[in-house]
Amino acid sequence: MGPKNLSEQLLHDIGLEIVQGNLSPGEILPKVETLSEMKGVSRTVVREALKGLTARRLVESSTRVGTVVREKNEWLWWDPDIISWASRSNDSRNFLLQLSEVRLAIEPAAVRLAARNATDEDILLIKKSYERLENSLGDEEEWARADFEFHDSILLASRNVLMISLVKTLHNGLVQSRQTTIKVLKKYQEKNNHGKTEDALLMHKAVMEAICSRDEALAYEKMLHLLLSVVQLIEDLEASK
Amino acid sequence: MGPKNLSEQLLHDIGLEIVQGNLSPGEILPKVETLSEMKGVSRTVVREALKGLTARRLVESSTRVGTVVREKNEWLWWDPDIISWASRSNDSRNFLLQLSEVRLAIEPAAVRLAARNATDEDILLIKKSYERLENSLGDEEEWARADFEFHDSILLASRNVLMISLVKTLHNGLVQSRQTTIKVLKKYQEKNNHGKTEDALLMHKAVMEAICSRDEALAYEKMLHLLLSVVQLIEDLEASK
DNA sequence: TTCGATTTGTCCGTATGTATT
DNA sequence: TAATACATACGGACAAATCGA
Repeated sequence: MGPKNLSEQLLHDIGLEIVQGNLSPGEILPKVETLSEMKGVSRTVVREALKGLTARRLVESSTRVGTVVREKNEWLWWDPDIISWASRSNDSRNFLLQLSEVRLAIEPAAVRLAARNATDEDILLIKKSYERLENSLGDEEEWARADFEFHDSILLASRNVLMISLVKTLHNGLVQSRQTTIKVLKKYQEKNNHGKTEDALLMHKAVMEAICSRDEALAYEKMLHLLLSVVQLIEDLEASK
Repeated sequence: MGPKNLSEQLLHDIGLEIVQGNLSPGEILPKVETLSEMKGVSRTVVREALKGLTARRLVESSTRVGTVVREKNEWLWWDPDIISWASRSNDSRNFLLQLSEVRLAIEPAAVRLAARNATDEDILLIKKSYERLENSLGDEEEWARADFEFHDSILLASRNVLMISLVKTLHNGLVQSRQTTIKVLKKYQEKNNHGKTEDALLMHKAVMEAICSRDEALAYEKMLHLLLSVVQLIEDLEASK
Protein backbone atom coordinates (compact mmCIF):
# COMPACT_ATOMS: atom_id res chain seq x y z
CA MET A 1 0.00 0.00 0.00
CA GLY A 2 3.01 2.30 0.12
CA PRO A 3 4.22 4.77 -2.48
CA LYS A 4 4.17 3.25 -5.94
CA ASN A 5 6.53 5.54 -7.77
CA LEU A 6 9.54 7.73 -7.08
CA SER A 7 7.65 11.00 -6.84
CA GLU A 8 5.29 9.57 -4.24
CA GLN A 9 8.21 8.23 -2.24
CA LEU A 10 9.89 11.59 -2.28
CA LEU A 11 6.59 13.28 -1.46
CA HIS A 12 6.31 11.14 1.66
CA ASP A 13 9.93 11.78 2.53
CA ILE A 14 9.65 15.54 2.47
CA GLY A 15 6.09 15.63 3.79
CA LEU A 16 7.15 13.63 6.82
CA GLU A 17 10.08 15.94 7.46
CA ILE A 18 7.86 18.99 7.33
CA VAL A 19 5.07 17.64 9.54
CA GLN A 20 7.54 16.22 12.02
CA GLY A 21 9.20 19.62 12.30
CA ASN A 22 12.59 18.94 10.78
CA LEU A 23 11.64 21.57 8.26
CA SER A 24 9.95 24.51 9.96
CA PRO A 25 7.46 27.01 8.54
CA GLY A 26 9.27 29.83 6.78
CA GLU A 27 12.22 27.65 5.86
CA ILE A 28 13.16 27.37 2.22
CA LEU A 29 13.63 23.97 0.64
CA PRO A 30 16.76 23.30 -1.42
CA LYS A 31 16.23 24.21 -5.02
CA VAL A 32 14.90 21.60 -7.39
CA GLU A 33 18.26 20.79 -8.89
CA THR A 34 19.89 20.35 -5.48
CA LEU A 35 17.07 18.15 -4.22
CA SER A 36 17.41 16.15 -7.39
CA GLU A 37 21.07 15.49 -6.61
CA MET A 38 20.51 14.93 -2.88
CA LYS A 39 17.82 12.33 -3.39
CA GLY A 40 19.29 10.80 -6.51
CA VAL A 41 16.24 11.39 -8.68
CA SER A 42 15.50 13.52 -11.70
CA ARG A 43 14.18 17.06 -11.57
CA THR A 44 10.90 15.79 -13.00
CA VAL A 45 10.38 13.58 -9.98
CA VAL A 46 11.23 16.40 -7.59
CA ARG A 47 8.82 18.76 -9.27
CA GLU A 48 6.01 16.22 -9.16
CA ALA A 49 6.63 15.61 -5.47
CA LEU A 50 6.50 19.36 -4.81
CA LYS A 51 3.12 19.46 -6.56
CA GLY A 52 1.88 16.94 -4.02
CA LEU A 53 3.14 19.11 -1.17
CA THR A 54 1.60 22.18 -2.77
CA ALA A 55 -1.78 20.45 -3.08
CA ARG A 56 -1.70 19.81 0.67
CA ARG A 57 -0.62 23.42 1.23
CA LEU A 58 2.47 22.36 3.13
CA VAL A 59 4.62 24.53 0.85
CA GLU A 60 4.29 27.39 -1.58
CA SER A 61 6.55 27.95 -4.55
CA SER A 62 7.36 31.15 -6.36
CA THR A 63 9.99 32.15 -8.85
CA ARG A 64 13.29 33.40 -7.63
CA VAL A 65 12.28 32.90 -3.97
CA GLY A 66 12.08 29.13 -3.99
CA THR A 67 9.77 26.73 -2.20
CA VAL A 68 8.94 27.75 1.37
CA VAL A 69 7.21 25.79 4.12
CA ARG A 70 3.84 27.35 5.00
CA GLU A 71 2.47 28.05 8.48
CA LYS A 72 0.92 25.10 10.30
CA ASN A 73 -2.52 26.68 10.38
CA GLU A 74 -2.51 26.83 6.58
CA TRP A 75 -1.90 23.12 6.16
CA LEU A 76 -4.83 20.97 4.99
CA TRP A 77 -4.88 18.79 8.07
CA TRP A 78 -7.80 16.65 6.89
CA ASP A 79 -5.62 14.68 4.55
CA PRO A 80 -4.88 11.04 5.32
CA ASP A 81 -1.19 11.46 4.55
CA ILE A 82 -0.70 14.53 6.72
CA ILE A 83 -2.55 12.82 9.55
CA SER A 84 -0.43 9.74 9.07
CA TRP A 85 2.76 11.80 9.20
CA ALA A 86 1.58 13.72 12.25
CA SER A 87 0.70 10.56 14.11
CA ARG A 88 4.30 9.43 13.72
CA SER A 89 5.77 12.69 14.99
CA ASN A 90 7.39 13.37 18.33
CA ASP A 91 4.34 14.82 20.04
CA SER A 92 2.06 12.21 18.51
CA ARG A 93 0.53 11.86 21.95
CA ASN A 94 -0.84 15.40 21.77
CA PHE A 95 -2.04 14.77 18.25
CA LEU A 96 -3.93 11.66 19.30
CA LEU A 97 -5.56 13.73 22.01
CA GLN A 98 -6.73 16.29 19.46
CA LEU A 99 -8.02 13.55 17.20
CA SER A 100 -10.01 12.12 20.06
CA GLU A 101 -11.44 15.52 20.94
CA VAL A 102 -12.67 15.93 17.40
CA ARG A 103 -14.03 12.42 17.39
CA LEU A 104 -16.18 13.05 20.45
CA ALA A 105 -17.51 16.15 18.74
CA ILE A 106 -18.12 14.74 15.26
CA GLU A 107 -19.23 11.14 15.53
CA PRO A 108 -22.32 11.67 17.68
CA ALA A 109 -23.27 14.43 15.26
CA ALA A 110 -22.78 12.05 12.35
CA VAL A 111 -25.05 9.50 14.01
CA ARG A 112 -27.64 12.19 14.64
CA LEU A 113 -27.52 13.04 10.96
CA ALA A 114 -28.02 9.36 10.16
CA ALA A 115 -31.11 9.27 12.36
CA ARG A 116 -32.48 12.19 10.38
CA ASN A 117 -31.57 11.23 6.82
CA ALA A 118 -31.62 7.42 6.75
CA THR A 119 -33.75 5.82 4.04
CA ASP A 120 -35.64 2.61 4.69
CA GLU A 121 -32.93 0.65 2.90
CA ASP A 122 -30.30 2.27 5.13
CA ILE A 123 -32.22 1.19 8.22
CA LEU A 124 -32.42 -2.33 6.93
CA LEU A 125 -28.68 -2.45 6.34
CA ILE A 126 -27.97 -1.09 9.81
CA LYS A 127 -30.15 -3.72 11.42
CA LYS A 128 -28.42 -6.43 9.41
CA SER A 129 -25.01 -5.11 10.42
CA TYR A 130 -26.04 -5.14 14.06
CA GLU A 131 -27.16 -8.75 13.82
CA ARG A 132 -23.78 -9.70 12.45
CA LEU A 133 -22.21 -7.92 15.39
CA GLU A 134 -24.44 -9.85 17.75
CA ASN A 135 -23.40 -13.14 16.18
CA SER A 136 -19.69 -12.42 16.58
CA LEU A 137 -19.63 -12.05 20.34
CA GLY A 138 -16.94 -14.64 21.00
CA ASP A 139 -14.62 -14.03 18.06
CA GLU A 140 -12.28 -11.02 18.42
CA GLU A 141 -11.37 -10.88 14.74
CA GLU A 142 -14.91 -11.22 13.51
CA TRP A 143 -16.08 -8.63 16.03
CA ALA A 144 -13.62 -6.08 14.68
CA ARG A 145 -14.82 -6.63 11.13
CA ALA A 146 -18.48 -6.53 12.12
CA ASP A 147 -17.90 -3.44 14.22
CA PHE A 148 -16.36 -1.68 11.24
CA GLU A 149 -19.26 -2.68 9.02
CA PHE A 150 -21.76 -1.53 11.63
CA HIS A 151 -20.30 1.95 11.93
CA ASP A 152 -19.91 2.12 8.18
CA SER A 153 -23.56 1.34 7.59
CA ILE A 154 -24.56 4.11 10.00
CA LEU A 155 -22.22 6.56 8.36
CA LEU A 156 -23.64 5.75 4.95
CA ALA A 157 -27.11 6.52 6.28
CA SER A 158 -26.12 10.11 7.00
CA ARG A 159 -26.48 10.57 3.25
CA ASN A 160 -23.94 13.35 3.45
CA VAL A 161 -20.76 12.82 1.47
CA LEU A 162 -18.93 15.52 3.44
CA MET A 163 -19.72 13.88 6.75
CA ILE A 164 -18.83 10.44 5.41
CA SER A 165 -15.48 11.61 4.12
CA LEU A 166 -14.74 13.44 7.35
CA VAL A 167 -15.43 10.54 9.68
CA LYS A 168 -13.58 8.07 7.48
CA THR A 169 -10.46 10.20 7.53
CA LEU A 170 -10.87 10.59 11.27
CA HIS A 171 -11.12 6.84 11.83
CA ASN A 172 -8.14 6.26 9.62
CA GLY A 173 -6.12 8.71 11.68
CA LEU A 174 -7.14 7.14 14.96
CA VAL A 175 -6.07 3.71 13.79
CA GLN A 176 -2.73 5.03 12.56
CA SER A 177 -2.21 7.00 15.73
CA ARG A 178 -2.90 4.05 17.95
CA GLN A 179 -0.70 1.74 15.95
CA THR A 180 2.27 3.86 16.87
CA THR A 181 1.38 4.81 20.44
CA ILE A 182 -0.41 1.88 21.93
CA LYS A 183 0.29 -1.13 19.76
CA VAL A 184 1.33 -3.61 22.41
CA LEU A 185 -1.63 -2.92 24.65
CA LYS A 186 -3.89 -4.91 22.41
CA LYS A 187 -2.94 -8.07 24.21
CA TYR A 188 -4.23 -6.65 27.47
CA GLN A 189 -7.42 -5.76 25.68
CA GLU A 190 -7.89 -9.34 24.55
CA LYS A 191 -7.56 -10.63 28.09
CA ASN A 192 -9.75 -8.14 29.87
CA ASN A 193 -12.46 -7.64 27.30
CA HIS A 194 -14.28 -10.92 27.39
CA GLY A 195 -16.47 -9.63 30.17
CA LYS A 196 -16.97 -6.24 28.63
CA THR A 197 -17.99 -7.13 25.10
CA GLU A 198 -21.53 -7.77 26.25
CA ASP A 199 -21.73 -4.24 27.60
CA ALA A 200 -20.36 -3.00 24.29
CA LEU A 201 -23.01 -4.93 22.42
CA LEU A 202 -25.75 -3.34 24.47
CA MET A 203 -24.43 0.11 23.75
CA HIS A 204 -24.30 -0.65 20.05
CA LYS A 205 -27.86 -1.89 20.26
CA ALA A 206 -29.01 1.34 21.87
CA VAL A 207 -27.47 3.35 19.06
CA MET A 208 -29.05 1.13 16.45
CA GLU A 209 -32.50 1.36 18.01
CA ALA A 210 -32.33 5.13 18.36
CA ILE A 211 -31.51 5.51 14.68
CA CYS A 212 -34.19 3.09 13.59
CA SER A 213 -36.80 4.99 15.57
CA ARG A 214 -35.35 8.19 14.09
CA ASP A 215 -34.79 9.74 17.50
CA GLU A 216 -32.01 12.22 16.73
CA ALA A 217 -31.31 13.36 20.26
CA LEU A 218 -31.25 9.84 21.64
CA ALA A 219 -29.01 8.60 18.82
CA TYR A 220 -26.57 11.42 19.57
CA GLU A 221 -26.57 10.61 23.26
CA LYS A 222 -26.15 6.87 22.87
CA MET A 223 -23.29 7.25 20.45
CA LEU A 224 -21.56 9.66 22.78
CA HIS A 225 -22.04 7.17 25.59
CA LEU A 226 -20.46 4.43 23.51
CA LEU A 227 -17.48 6.61 22.61
CA LEU A 228 -16.91 7.68 26.18
CA SER A 229 -16.76 4.05 27.22
CA VAL A 230 -14.08 3.48 24.59
CA VAL A 231 -12.11 6.43 25.94
CA GLN A 232 -12.48 5.03 29.43
CA LEU A 233 -11.20 1.67 28.26
CA ILE A 234 -8.11 3.20 26.69
CA GLU A 235 -7.38 5.24 29.79
CA ASP A 236 -7.71 2.14 31.96
CA LEU A 237 -5.29 0.27 29.76
CA GLU A 238 -2.73 3.03 29.86
CA ALA A 239 -3.02 3.36 33.62
CA SER A 240 -2.31 -0.35 34.04
CA LYS A 241 0.77 -0.13 31.85
CA MET B 1 -5.84 34.61 -6.25
CA GLY B 2 -6.31 32.29 -9.22
CA PRO B 3 -3.92 29.71 -10.62
CA LYS B 4 -0.44 31.11 -10.96
CA ASN B 5 1.08 28.72 -13.44
CA LEU B 6 0.02 26.47 -16.30
CA SER B 7 -0.16 23.25 -14.33
CA GLU B 8 -2.45 24.82 -11.73
CA GLN B 9 -4.69 26.18 -14.46
CA LEU B 10 -4.93 22.77 -16.04
CA LEU B 11 -5.46 21.19 -12.63
CA HIS B 12 -8.45 23.45 -12.06
CA ASP B 13 -9.75 22.75 -15.56
CA ILE B 14 -9.77 19.00 -15.17
CA GLY B 15 -10.69 19.05 -11.49
CA LEU B 16 -13.77 21.10 -12.26
CA GLU B 17 -14.78 18.73 -15.03
CA ILE B 18 -14.49 15.74 -12.73
CA VAL B 19 -16.33 17.24 -9.77
CA GLN B 20 -19.05 18.67 -11.99
CA GLY B 21 -19.59 15.24 -13.49
CA ASN B 22 -18.45 15.78 -17.07
CA LEU B 23 -15.92 13.09 -16.31
CA SER B 24 -17.50 10.26 -14.35
CA PRO B 25 -15.88 7.77 -11.97
CA GLY B 26 -14.41 4.87 -13.90
CA GLU B 27 -13.77 6.94 -16.99
CA ILE B 28 -10.26 7.11 -18.34
CA LEU B 29 -8.64 10.43 -19.08
CA PRO B 30 -6.92 10.95 -22.42
CA LYS B 31 -3.28 9.94 -22.26
CA VAL B 32 -0.71 12.52 -21.31
CA GLU B 33 0.44 13.14 -24.85
CA THR B 34 -3.13 13.66 -26.09
CA LEU B 35 -3.97 16.00 -23.21
CA SER B 36 -0.78 17.87 -23.96
CA GLU B 37 -1.94 18.46 -27.53
CA MET B 38 -5.56 19.17 -26.58
CA LYS B 39 -4.67 21.83 -24.05
CA GLY B 40 -1.65 23.18 -25.87
CA VAL B 41 0.81 22.60 -23.06
CA SER B 42 3.83 20.40 -22.57
CA ARG B 43 3.68 16.89 -21.16
CA THR B 44 5.49 18.17 -18.08
CA VAL B 45 2.61 20.51 -17.29
CA VAL B 46 0.06 17.78 -17.84
CA ARG B 47 1.91 15.40 -15.57
CA GLU B 48 2.16 17.99 -12.79
CA ALA B 49 -1.57 18.73 -13.04
CA LEU B 50 -2.32 15.02 -12.77
CA LYS B 51 -0.21 14.89 -9.61
CA GLY B 52 -2.46 17.57 -8.15
CA LEU B 53 -5.53 15.48 -9.00
CA THR B 54 -3.87 12.39 -7.55
CA ALA B 55 -3.11 14.20 -4.29
CA ARG B 56 -6.83 14.99 -3.97
CA ARG B 57 -7.61 11.37 -4.83
CA LEU B 58 -9.81 12.38 -7.74
CA VAL B 59 -7.85 10.09 -10.06
CA GLU B 60 -5.48 7.16 -9.95
CA SER B 61 -2.79 6.46 -12.55
CA SER B 62 -1.11 3.23 -13.51
CA THR B 63 0.97 2.15 -16.42
CA ARG B 64 -0.70 0.87 -19.52
CA VAL B 65 -4.19 1.42 -17.99
CA GLY B 66 -4.04 5.19 -17.92
CA THR B 67 -5.49 7.69 -15.48
CA VAL B 68 -8.97 6.78 -14.23
CA VAL B 69 -11.45 8.87 -12.25
CA ARG B 70 -11.97 7.42 -8.76
CA GLU B 71 -15.28 6.86 -6.98
CA LYS B 72 -16.84 9.89 -5.33
CA ASN B 73 -16.58 8.43 -1.86
CA GLU B 74 -12.82 8.17 -2.28
CA TRP B 75 -12.36 11.86 -3.04
CA LEU B 76 -10.83 14.05 -0.33
CA TRP B 77 -13.83 16.32 0.00
CA TRP B 78 -12.29 18.50 2.70
CA ASP B 79 -10.15 20.33 0.21
CA PRO B 80 -10.90 23.98 -0.55
CA ASP B 81 -10.54 23.42 -4.27
CA ILE B 82 -12.85 20.42 -4.43
CA ILE B 83 -15.40 22.27 -2.33
CA SER B 84 -15.07 25.27 -4.61
CA TRP B 85 -15.59 23.12 -7.69
CA ALA B 86 -18.55 21.33 -6.13
CA SER B 87 -20.23 24.59 -5.14
CA ARG B 88 -20.20 25.62 -8.79
CA SER B 89 -21.70 22.36 -10.03
CA ASN B 90 -25.23 21.76 -11.25
CA ASP B 91 -26.60 20.43 -7.99
CA SER B 92 -24.77 23.04 -5.95
CA ARG B 93 -28.01 23.53 -4.09
CA ASN B 94 -27.78 20.04 -2.67
CA PHE B 95 -24.13 20.58 -1.86
CA LEU B 96 -24.89 23.77 0.05
CA LEU B 97 -27.47 21.84 2.00
CA GLN B 98 -24.88 19.23 2.97
CA LEU B 99 -22.42 21.93 3.95
CA SER B 100 -25.05 23.50 6.19
CA GLU B 101 -25.85 20.17 7.79
CA VAL B 102 -22.22 19.68 8.66
CA ARG B 103 -21.99 23.23 9.92
CA LEU B 104 -24.83 22.74 12.39
CA ALA B 105 -23.06 19.63 13.62
CA ILE B 106 -19.52 20.95 13.84
CA GLU B 107 -19.57 24.57 14.87
CA PRO B 108 -21.42 24.18 18.16
CA ALA B 109 -18.99 21.38 18.95
CA ALA B 110 -16.08 23.69 18.11
CA VAL B 111 -17.44 26.32 20.46
CA ARG B 112 -17.87 23.72 23.18
CA LEU B 113 -14.24 22.77 22.70
CA ALA B 114 -13.30 26.42 23.03
CA ALA B 115 -15.18 26.65 26.32
CA ARG B 116 -13.15 23.72 27.56
CA ASN B 117 -9.67 24.56 26.28
CA ALA B 118 -9.50 28.36 26.21
CA THR B 119 -6.56 29.94 28.01
CA ASP B 120 -6.92 33.23 29.86
CA GLU B 121 -5.37 35.06 26.92
CA ASP B 122 -7.88 33.44 24.59
CA ILE B 123 -10.75 34.64 26.77
CA LEU B 124 -9.35 38.16 26.74
CA LEU B 125 -9.14 38.14 22.96
CA ILE B 126 -12.70 36.86 22.64
CA LYS B 127 -14.00 39.61 24.90
CA LYS B 128 -12.11 42.19 22.91
CA SER B 129 -13.49 40.83 19.66
CA TYR B 130 -17.00 40.98 21.05
CA GLU B 131 -16.56 44.62 22.02
CA ARG B 132 -15.51 45.43 18.50
CA LEU B 133 -18.64 43.70 17.29
CA GLU B 134 -20.70 45.77 19.71
CA ASN B 135 -19.17 48.98 18.41
CA SER B 136 -19.95 48.17 14.79
CA LEU B 137 -23.71 47.91 15.11
CA GLY B 138 -24.58 50.43 12.42
CA ASP B 139 -21.89 49.70 9.84
CA GLU B 140 -22.55 46.65 7.64
CA GLU B 141 -18.99 46.35 6.37
CA GLU B 142 -17.41 46.76 9.76
CA TRP B 143 -19.88 44.27 11.24
CA ALA B 144 -18.85 41.63 8.72
CA ARG B 145 -15.18 42.10 9.55
CA ALA B 146 -15.79 42.14 13.29
CA ASP B 147 -18.02 39.07 13.01
CA PHE B 148 -15.26 37.19 11.23
CA GLU B 149 -12.74 38.21 13.88
CA PHE B 150 -15.11 37.19 16.66
CA HIS B 151 -15.66 33.70 15.33
CA ASP B 152 -11.97 33.41 14.56
CA SER B 153 -10.99 34.27 18.11
CA ILE B 154 -13.36 31.58 19.41
CA LEU B 155 -12.03 29.04 16.99
CA LEU B 156 -8.47 29.78 18.04
CA ALA B 157 -9.46 29.13 21.64
CA SER B 158 -10.38 25.55 20.82
CA ARG B 159 -6.61 24.99 20.82
CA ASN B 160 -7.13 22.15 18.39
CA VAL B 161 -5.48 22.54 15.03
CA LEU B 162 -7.70 19.85 13.48
CA MET B 163 -10.86 21.61 14.56
CA ILE B 164 -9.54 24.97 13.42
CA SER B 165 -8.62 23.67 9.99
CA LEU B 166 -11.95 21.93 9.64
CA VAL B 167 -14.12 24.91 10.47
CA LYS B 168 -12.05 27.26 8.34
CA THR B 169 -12.48 25.04 5.30
CA LEU B 170 -16.16 24.78 6.10
CA HIS B 171 -16.60 28.56 6.29
CA ASN B 172 -14.70 28.99 3.09
CA GLY B 173 -17.00 26.54 1.37
CA LEU B 174 -20.12 28.23 2.67
CA VAL B 175 -18.98 31.60 1.39
CA GLN B 176 -18.14 30.16 -2.03
CA SER B 177 -21.38 28.27 -2.17
CA ARG B 178 -23.46 31.31 -1.33
CA GLN B 179 -21.62 33.49 -3.79
CA THR B 180 -22.89 31.31 -6.60
CA THR B 181 -26.38 30.49 -5.31
CA ILE B 182 -27.60 33.51 -3.43
CA LYS B 183 -25.43 36.39 -4.49
CA VAL B 184 -28.11 38.96 -5.30
CA LEU B 185 -30.02 38.42 -2.10
CA LYS B 186 -27.49 40.38 -0.13
CA LYS B 187 -29.27 43.57 -1.00
CA TYR B 188 -32.43 42.33 0.66
CA GLN B 189 -30.36 41.48 3.68
CA GLU B 190 -29.07 45.00 3.89
CA LYS B 191 -32.58 46.41 3.87
CA ASN B 192 -34.22 44.05 6.29
CA ASN B 193 -31.44 43.53 8.76
CA HIS B 194 -31.25 46.85 10.51
CA GLY B 195 -33.83 45.70 12.99
CA LYS B 196 -32.36 42.29 13.44
CA THR B 197 -28.72 43.08 14.09
CA GLU B 198 -29.49 43.85 17.71
CA ASP B 199 -30.91 40.38 18.13
CA ALA B 200 -27.80 38.99 16.49
CA LEU B 201 -25.62 40.93 18.88
CA LEU B 202 -27.44 39.49 21.86
CA MET B 203 -26.94 35.96 20.56
CA HIS B 204 -23.25 36.62 20.05
CA LYS B 205 -23.07 37.97 23.57
CA ALA B 206 -24.64 34.82 24.95
CA VAL B 207 -22.04 32.68 23.19
CA MET B 208 -19.24 34.87 24.46
CA GLU B 209 -20.45 34.77 28.04
CA ALA B 210 -20.92 31.02 28.02
CA ILE B 211 -17.35 30.50 26.83
CA CYS B 212 -15.94 32.96 29.34
CA SER B 213 -17.68 31.18 32.18
CA ARG B 214 -16.45 27.91 30.68
CA ASP B 215 -19.92 26.44 30.51
CA GLU B 216 -19.50 23.87 27.74
CA ALA B 217 -23.13 22.80 27.43
CA LEU B 218 -24.41 26.37 27.40
CA ALA B 219 -21.80 27.46 24.86
CA TYR B 220 -22.87 24.61 22.59
CA GLU B 221 -26.51 25.53 22.93
CA LYS B 222 -26.08 29.25 22.38
CA MET B 223 -23.95 28.71 19.28
CA LEU B 224 -26.52 26.33 17.87
CA HIS B 225 -29.20 28.92 18.55
CA LEU B 226 -27.21 31.54 16.71
CA LEU B 227 -26.67 29.28 13.71
CA LEU B 228 -30.31 28.30 13.53
CA SER B 229 -31.25 31.95 13.39
CA VAL B 230 -28.90 32.37 10.44
CA VAL B 231 -30.50 29.42 8.69
CA GLN B 232 -33.91 30.92 9.38
CA LEU B 233 -32.79 34.21 7.90
CA ILE B 234 -31.58 32.57 4.70
CA GLU B 235 -34.80 30.61 4.35
CA ASP B 236 -36.85 33.77 4.81
CA LEU B 237 -34.83 35.51 2.15
CA GLU B 238 -35.28 32.70 -0.33
CA ALA B 239 -38.99 32.50 0.34
CA SER B 240 -39.40 36.20 -0.41
CA LYS B 241 -37.54 35.84 -3.69
C1' DT C 1 3.35 -18.48 -21.00
C1' DT C 2 5.10 -15.49 -24.26
C1' DC C 3 4.94 -11.49 -27.06
C1' DG C 4 3.75 -7.08 -28.75
C1' DA C 5 1.37 -2.84 -28.00
C1' DT C 6 0.25 0.90 -25.04
C1' DT C 7 0.68 4.15 -21.34
C1' DT C 8 2.77 5.95 -17.33
C1' DG C 9 7.27 6.66 -15.24
C1' DT C 10 11.82 8.59 -15.48
C1' DC C 11 15.79 11.20 -17.11
C1' DC C 12 17.89 15.21 -19.02
C1' DG C 13 19.37 19.28 -22.12
C1' DT C 14 17.59 23.54 -23.01
C1' DA C 15 15.01 27.78 -22.90
C1' DT C 16 11.97 31.32 -20.73
C1' DG C 17 9.85 34.08 -17.02
C1' DT C 18 10.18 36.67 -12.91
C1' DA C 19 11.51 38.77 -8.79
C1' DT C 20 15.64 40.28 -6.18
C1' DT C 21 19.92 42.66 -5.86
C1' DT D 1 19.84 49.12 -15.75
C1' DA D 2 22.00 44.77 -15.63
C1' DA D 3 23.24 40.53 -13.47
C1' DT D 4 21.65 36.73 -10.81
C1' DA D 5 19.09 32.87 -9.13
C1' DC D 6 15.30 30.41 -8.93
C1' DA D 7 10.90 28.22 -10.64
C1' DT D 8 8.57 27.30 -14.81
C1' DA D 9 8.12 25.22 -19.27
C1' DC D 10 9.34 22.50 -23.37
C1' DG D 11 10.27 18.04 -25.75
C1' DG D 12 13.09 13.94 -27.09
C1' DA D 13 14.50 9.59 -25.40
C1' DC D 14 14.18 5.36 -22.95
C1' DA D 15 12.57 2.22 -18.99
C1' DA D 16 9.00 -0.27 -16.64
C1' DA D 17 4.65 -2.10 -15.99
C1' DT D 18 0.42 -4.03 -17.65
C1' DC D 19 -3.07 -5.74 -20.74
C1' DG D 20 -4.71 -8.60 -24.50
C1' DA D 21 -3.91 -11.92 -28.04
